[in-house]
Amino acid sequence: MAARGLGMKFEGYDMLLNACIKKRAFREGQRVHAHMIKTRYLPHVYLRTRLIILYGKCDRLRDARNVLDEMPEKNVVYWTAMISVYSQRGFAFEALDLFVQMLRSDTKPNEFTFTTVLCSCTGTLGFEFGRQIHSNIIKRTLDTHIFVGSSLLEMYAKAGRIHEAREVFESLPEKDVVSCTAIISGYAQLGLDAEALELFRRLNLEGMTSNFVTYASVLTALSGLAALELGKQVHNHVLRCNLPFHVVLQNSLIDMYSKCGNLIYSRRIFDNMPERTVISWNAMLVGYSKHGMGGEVVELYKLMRNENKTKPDSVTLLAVLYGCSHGGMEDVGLKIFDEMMKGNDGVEPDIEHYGCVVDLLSRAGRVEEAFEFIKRMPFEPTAAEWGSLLGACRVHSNIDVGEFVGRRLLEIEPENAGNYVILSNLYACAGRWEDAGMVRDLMMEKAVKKDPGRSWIEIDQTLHSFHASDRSHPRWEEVFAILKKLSI
DNA sequence: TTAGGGTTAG
Repeated sequence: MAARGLGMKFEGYDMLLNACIKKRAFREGQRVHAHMIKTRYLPHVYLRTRLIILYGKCDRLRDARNVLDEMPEKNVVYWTAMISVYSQRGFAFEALDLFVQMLRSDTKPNEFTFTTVLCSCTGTLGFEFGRQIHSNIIKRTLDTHIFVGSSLLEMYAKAGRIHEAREVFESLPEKDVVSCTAIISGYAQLGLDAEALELFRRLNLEGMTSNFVTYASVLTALSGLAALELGKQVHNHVLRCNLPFHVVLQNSLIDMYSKCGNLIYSRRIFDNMPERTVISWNAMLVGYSKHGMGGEVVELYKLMRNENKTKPDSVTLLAVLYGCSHGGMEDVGLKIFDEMMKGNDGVEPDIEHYGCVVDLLSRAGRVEEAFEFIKRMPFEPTAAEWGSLLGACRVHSNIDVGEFVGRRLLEIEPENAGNYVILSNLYACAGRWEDAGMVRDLMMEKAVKKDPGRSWIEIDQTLHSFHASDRSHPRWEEVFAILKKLSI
């Protein structure tokens, strides 16, 4: 469309650039650009924008920026295209910085610019900046624009300000599938699963249309509640809708079944997928790991490596190491970590991987080795690593290491009641009653309280929540009988 | 010509 009436050369360049954008073909795109320069062709504004988009899609941010910088006069479309490139590639600071430069150049942002720039308003500073942008948006009466509004509510939700997100959502005069999904997902991502489902129910009654993204978000909320029956209903509904294959939705189903404890269903979905992403593999590996199925984890990881179609990432290795640790396969886990250190997996170990190794050694009762490993780590150990070791010291009654680790933990996180309890129990185990009492006194002094652990169960599509020794629920006897049957 | 929602871990 844009090519009409602008000459053959324009049409040719337009066609070539669009093909390069589609295929993310950097080299070919660069050759098209070079041809324009060699033949002294002055590209139309449209083609310059396409060049920015092309370089952005090919991850060549410097080249994209050069196209922008070389323009003698920049209009709002150029600026927005470049801000969008930064934003989509995760360069939030650069996106906001360019937005400021745009304002300084007296170019007025439009609804496209606001929609784009709000995606980069993350983190404390980004959020503060986003709030100022919100004021500006209100002044320009763009806050009820469906695209701008969706980006605004997402910014608030990502900052944990769900009430403000909801206000923006409710104030939208018209809601579409994206804005509805954004608010449902906002609740789900903050762990407000019941609220997410309630809103989904309400919006459905009001005639909302759902698509595969909506169902993926709803499944996230159901996973958080471990609501298997409702999850099955959503799955059946999705099947009845005959939606085309979407890897994201299938990944959500794998995760939902795994979090609800049904690994057989998860694996069935995984096996039947015509294509998988690294997240599909990770969801399945995490499922096995969390259920202590070390053998399945290692077997699936081998399959992934043998297939050689999907590269493992940091989460893959975390899941594998975690699975080995919880599945009693410490030697295999240590070997895999060793391969990581040699660079054979293409993933550089970070502190969380080191933490898994501490956990591997701790759970295997190799307390002294775990202690030495922590001391040699190239990272400053956090409460997570010390915490794994303290638990192991308690289980394996290692008072010497445990005392050091426990004291260290009380310094790092004095508000964590669990550490006081474990240290006190450790002293008690060793017959050091005075020290055990002292730790309990310290707990009282600091007003630290241990919350009772909670568990929940789904009966007839209703979730019932309990804490230890809780008999206040009207149906507790029924639940108790079920738990007894399940040996929980 | 530039725009919004999604899946794994923590």
